[in-house]
Amino acid sequence: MNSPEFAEMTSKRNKIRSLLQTAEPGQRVCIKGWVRTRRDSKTFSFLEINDGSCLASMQVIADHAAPGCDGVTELTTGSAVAVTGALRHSPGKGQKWEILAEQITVYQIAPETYPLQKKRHSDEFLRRIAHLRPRTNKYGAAFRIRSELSFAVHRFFRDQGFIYVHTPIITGSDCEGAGELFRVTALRPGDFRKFDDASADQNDFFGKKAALTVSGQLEAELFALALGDVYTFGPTFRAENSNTRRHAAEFWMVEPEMAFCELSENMDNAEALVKHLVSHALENCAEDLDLFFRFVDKSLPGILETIVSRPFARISYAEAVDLLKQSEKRFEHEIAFGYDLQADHERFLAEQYFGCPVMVYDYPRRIKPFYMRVNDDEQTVAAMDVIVPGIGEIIGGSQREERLDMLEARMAETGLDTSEYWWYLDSRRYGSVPHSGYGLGFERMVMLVTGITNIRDVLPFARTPGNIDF
RNA sequence: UCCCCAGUAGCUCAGUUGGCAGAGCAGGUGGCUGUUAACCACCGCGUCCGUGGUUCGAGUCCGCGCUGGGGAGCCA
Repeated sequence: MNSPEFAEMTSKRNKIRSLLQTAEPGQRVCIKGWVRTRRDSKTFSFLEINDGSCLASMQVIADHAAPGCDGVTELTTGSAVAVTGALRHSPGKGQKWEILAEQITVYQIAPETYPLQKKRHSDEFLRRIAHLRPRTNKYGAAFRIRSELSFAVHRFFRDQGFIYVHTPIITGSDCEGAGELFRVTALRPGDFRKFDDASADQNDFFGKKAALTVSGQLEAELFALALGDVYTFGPTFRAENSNTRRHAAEFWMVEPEMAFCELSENMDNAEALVKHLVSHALENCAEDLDLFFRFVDKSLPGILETIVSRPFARISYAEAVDLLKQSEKRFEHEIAFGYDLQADHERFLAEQYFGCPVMVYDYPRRIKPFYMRVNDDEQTVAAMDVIVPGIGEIIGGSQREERLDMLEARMAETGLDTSEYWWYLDSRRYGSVPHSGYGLGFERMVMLVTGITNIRDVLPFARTPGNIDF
């Protein structure tokens, strides 16, 4: 499309991804990226240039005699270059296309201290150089997939007429049972000597306690009761001292909230979302996913295929308890009605008993938060969790308690001050309707799709207890 | 926060019942080749995580600490 002159003049770069998709031989192109490896022959060198647009690198042939290729043999892994030349079919095995270099421009040579080598590194090592790991095949692929999945989240909801709501990051709702909060304050350390605890809050920026959000749910509910179907998709913060491979202090959560929606439709939507995200990745990230199929988890193709093609198992909490009691498997924690399902219970259901995602619903009211709708049996609430093999809980949701008197009773039961939630309770005073929603842990979703087993490896720069570098 | 495991070269790891510290890869030099985790030859590479102790002698055994990993809890 661009004339050679135009490409030269503007130095416009061609992305390797689009060259590989639409290339025509003979075309003069310009790529800009980072040297992955150099292999020398007697009279010329092979370069592999990666620009991050896709997993594949572009092979470059640099003739040592060509005036524009001076100093090719100085190029090291990690160096940044621009290469202009003719695109042609590669006579070698392993790649369809290559560029016969006419001009190689060096942005910077990477010295030999560059930590990434032409070999496999451990995930633990790469976490310590998280600023460089997106330059590896695996992490480049993971973060391209993460990007595609976020796009797919928006497309899923937009196609169904949901409205995207930006709920606040800083909130004043003190507690809601979703974990420890990160406090937000504008006071300086010295100021705390001037005030006692209560007056410190009054003299702080907002005049009361503030914290980073642990969930946009309550605010999303208010918008659902105005706009119908809404969702949030943003960062979420938990100050829990959790040290596991599936918890982070800062993570992204997708939280749809649907008016005129009961628990079974809520579960339908959750199942459809998970299926849509997996399908989207299979259709749009084939090359990147193949890396994970081959090098990360060989059983991944089967797992993803099962998720897309088979209905999720659905089982009530009471049924799940009976089933676990009857199983011959010995569990680390005992199972009894009234106690929450533990990690090994959930894994047994998803991985061994059903072999597919499981939705467990109608949990005992005593172990669930105040906003979940009390069922007619008075003992359970209309809650649901989606449990997937390998990860455990990926979604938690419920039908919300829309009856004012019951909601107030539940708040009293769980020790909450109703006056703090006057705005939330107003939604049950003025045109309250049945409604439902859930929260999807976005990183856990990326883990599911890629087979990556540690949440720190699907976050660009993970925040976990004691770790805030980068 | 609790339980378990690990920490040795730039990276991945071996190191026997306690006896002078090893390999592969990466890096350097030379050679060869339309190569592709290139190949062949040669070369260098150490606070054995820190600290205290046991011992004639500690990478190895013991205490404490730090860092990393796995599991549990909390949850998404």
